[in-house]
Amino acid sequence: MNITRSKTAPKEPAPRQRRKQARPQELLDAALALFVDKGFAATRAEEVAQRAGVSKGTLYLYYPSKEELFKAVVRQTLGALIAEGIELVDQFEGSSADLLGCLIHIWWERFGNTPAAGIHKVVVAEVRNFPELAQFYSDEVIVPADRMFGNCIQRGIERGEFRPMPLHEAAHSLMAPLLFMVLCRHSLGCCNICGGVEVDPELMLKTHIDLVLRGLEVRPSAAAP
Amino acid sequence: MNITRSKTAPKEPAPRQRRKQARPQELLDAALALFVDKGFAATRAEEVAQRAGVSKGTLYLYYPSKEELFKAVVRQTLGALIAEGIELVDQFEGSSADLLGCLIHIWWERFGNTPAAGIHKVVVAEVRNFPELAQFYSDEVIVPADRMFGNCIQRGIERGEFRPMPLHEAAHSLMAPLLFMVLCRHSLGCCNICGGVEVDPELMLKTHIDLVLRGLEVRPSAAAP
Amino acid sequence: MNITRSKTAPKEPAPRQRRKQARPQELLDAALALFVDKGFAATRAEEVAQRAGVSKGTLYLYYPSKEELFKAVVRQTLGALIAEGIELVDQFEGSSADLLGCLIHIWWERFGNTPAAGIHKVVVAEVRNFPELAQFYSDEVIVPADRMFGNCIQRGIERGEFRPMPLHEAAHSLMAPLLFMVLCRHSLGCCNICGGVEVDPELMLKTHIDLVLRGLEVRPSAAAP
Amino acid sequence: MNITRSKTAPKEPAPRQRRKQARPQELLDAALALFVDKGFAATRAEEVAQRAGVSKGTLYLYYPSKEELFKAVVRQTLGALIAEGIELVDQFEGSSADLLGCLIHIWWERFGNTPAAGIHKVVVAEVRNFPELAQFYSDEVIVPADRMFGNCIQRGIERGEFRPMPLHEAAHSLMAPLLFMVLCRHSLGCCNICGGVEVDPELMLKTHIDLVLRGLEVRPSAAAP
DNA sequence: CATGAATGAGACTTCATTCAT
DNA sequence: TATGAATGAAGTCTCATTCAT
Repeated sequence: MNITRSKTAPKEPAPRQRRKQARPQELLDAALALFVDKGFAATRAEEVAQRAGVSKGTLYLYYPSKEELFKAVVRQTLGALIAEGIELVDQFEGSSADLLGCLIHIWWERFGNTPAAGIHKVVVAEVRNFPELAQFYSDEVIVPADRMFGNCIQRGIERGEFRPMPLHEAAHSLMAPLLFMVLCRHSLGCCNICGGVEVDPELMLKTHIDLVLRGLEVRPSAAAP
Repeated sequence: MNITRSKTAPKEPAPRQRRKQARPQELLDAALALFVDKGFAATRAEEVAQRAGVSKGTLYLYYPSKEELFKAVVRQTLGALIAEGIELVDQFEGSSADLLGCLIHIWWERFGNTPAAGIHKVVVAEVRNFPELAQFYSDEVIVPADRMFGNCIQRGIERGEFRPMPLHEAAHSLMAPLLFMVLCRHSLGCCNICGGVEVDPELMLKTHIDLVLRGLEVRPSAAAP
Repeated sequence: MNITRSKTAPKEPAPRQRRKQARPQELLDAALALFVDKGFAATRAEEVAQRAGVSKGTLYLYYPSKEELFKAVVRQTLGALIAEGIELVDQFEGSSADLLGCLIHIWWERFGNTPAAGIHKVVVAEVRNFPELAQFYSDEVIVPADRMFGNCIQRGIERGEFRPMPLHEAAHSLMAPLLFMVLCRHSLGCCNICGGVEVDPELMLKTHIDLVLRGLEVRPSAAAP
Repeated sequence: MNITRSKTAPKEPAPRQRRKQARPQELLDAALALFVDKGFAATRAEEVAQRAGVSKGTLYLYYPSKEELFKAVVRQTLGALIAEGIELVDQFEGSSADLLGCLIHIWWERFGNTPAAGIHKVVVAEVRNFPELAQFYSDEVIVPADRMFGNCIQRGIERGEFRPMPLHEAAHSLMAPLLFMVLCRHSLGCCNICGGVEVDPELMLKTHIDLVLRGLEVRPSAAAP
């Protein structure tokens, strides 16, 4: 009897506990929305707190500064995605073309087509005024993402699926148009500019993948008569 | 006679006079550089004044607020360019394809390849926080530019050079890639991302024009046997 | 029997019990150390709790405010010492000179040469910003200590050992140099200032007592022929 | 007539100008009073501004931070005094004993007996929480003052007026009691403690100088019968 | 016209204290 | 009892804008 009796059952956390566990996520969500909406500098810490339903002080209980809050948002949205991608590249069994297609579709579904993509706009726009964030973003996002796509292409080359080419450059040819599109989609100004013509992202994605894969693949070249 | 006139020569203004006349331009130049570098919100009025070599008060003598200063910069860089373009469209005598190519080259030389292009980045990034500027930019830049390119295409259609198509959409297909490129070039983050692969803008421009013109032109359409 | 009693043993308190009883002392120790180190205002309540190994809330369970905590520290260090001194004065059987020497040695060993002495520095430095603490310190420390030394001197006078003199003034002549020294020892700045010359406190104490006792004693006055 | 007419007489500054010139001093005066009264940390920037009759922003126009304001106060009160003292030592023509007496009297009249002396209390009390100020005070006050008094003693030794002794230690024996007294006088707590007995500073000063000079002088040693 | 001193609203961040669990 | 999450007042510092000279 004694044995089974655990003094204070820790299974179902009390409401307060549950609240506490949810806080970081709630704050990150609020921060993401506001950063994307107004930019980094123009987002007030108190606003983030209010949107998350807590007081100013509580925000600082979880994140020691606005910069750290931003970093946390980046880590959660971009960092996690990249980590997942890297694992996918390492473990993937199929063809490299499939791997690339898979990567990009994940990217699109989990980032590109998500409010989180607005983060990129913020970085592009404000990073000059916050050198520490610039360094962070480079270290945490740009370099790893570059490496991830580079690895994917390298895999294709090593397996004889892709023809040899510089990894870094190929990776950027791959991502730049996608980032452009995302930048455009998350900028109000650009939305106005692009007006009614609004590229269909899904179609654009498909086309781009096709295009890139064709560029990468080892061609039988000229074929037979 | 000439001699006595020298006192208040209206032709060659005295140094002081020349200085005074140059003020607005000096202020606009300083403002453009700083807005592009740091963004709208992060640019301090005093900094603009210093860079132009005047005192803070003097800046407000010429422009009643930071927003008005920004508008003036936009008007001078984008507005003037568009006005010129409109006149060109109205007066052009050659083929519509030539007109379009001419327009875009002017755009590139006088704006796209100029620090002024950074203005677009600023607008994209911050316009949400300054609704009045958003409206202004739309009225003063987006709509007229849209109309200008639309008119150019319409001219081609009316003259039977281009095949019929929706003007608005065609205009955006024309400009969006160029704006993307410019956005990229003026964003430090994007420069990092694009790394060594750096698109050659001149080549991109040429290719794009070819592409668009081919899309616009009235094709004999495979046709007969 | 013994075994079953272990549950709520009243004699030897269970670890938990012992812990609870020790709490106030642990908190006071932590508070003393931090108050001396950083001053009253700059010491954070949470830090005190952490140093005592409890949570912030627990601190407030024992002391309703930071001021009350400070008072408790003062009472325990200075108040207890003075109470002891008063009892000593009341019960002492030997000569008044011995009593005075005894008092000062106790003061030195139990307070002056102890981190607790830093409290005095804190009071001197910050008491102006906390009038309630000023009143408290005066009531609880200054006045009783003054009375204690005064009583000691009065005893000497009444017994014919010391010559008549104003009690209050004598008491202060007695203590001021000691407090000066202690103030100096517990101030980092002063330590720098006094540099290599560092008074030897024990020697200083001895000398001072000699000096004061000589000043107090009834002298045969120039001697007779 | 024309000759005497200087277009904008720059002799008597306009009220605004006069105001501007006086500002730094007014701010330093206000800051000195408040720092001495409440300590460094407890003094609010806005309070200093108010006492000087200006707004919060104006204070920051003259001093970029509270720490810099404090440094400026120290420089003006202590730094200036030390600079003067050094010059006095260099130029003095009389005996070294006179020089020493002169130095100390200046010190007393211009610092010790002035509200400025409270600065020392503040440093002693709070310097631990502001390491940068600690370094500054050491560099700007303690070391130079030490050197100044050391030079004075060295001068006496070189001229055969004082007997040889370690300069640093002698300097501190000289100053420590004076600083103690000043510390005491500027601490409310200490004033309470010292109660009615209040050392007469002038007398104390005189006695101390006599004492030190006696200690320094070359003695004919016991003399002859 | 030109200056630059002055203002004050507002942003980030800290911390003593409370209170639901 | 004990915890530690939550609060909000308060403090430092910035900067667009005004205005006396």
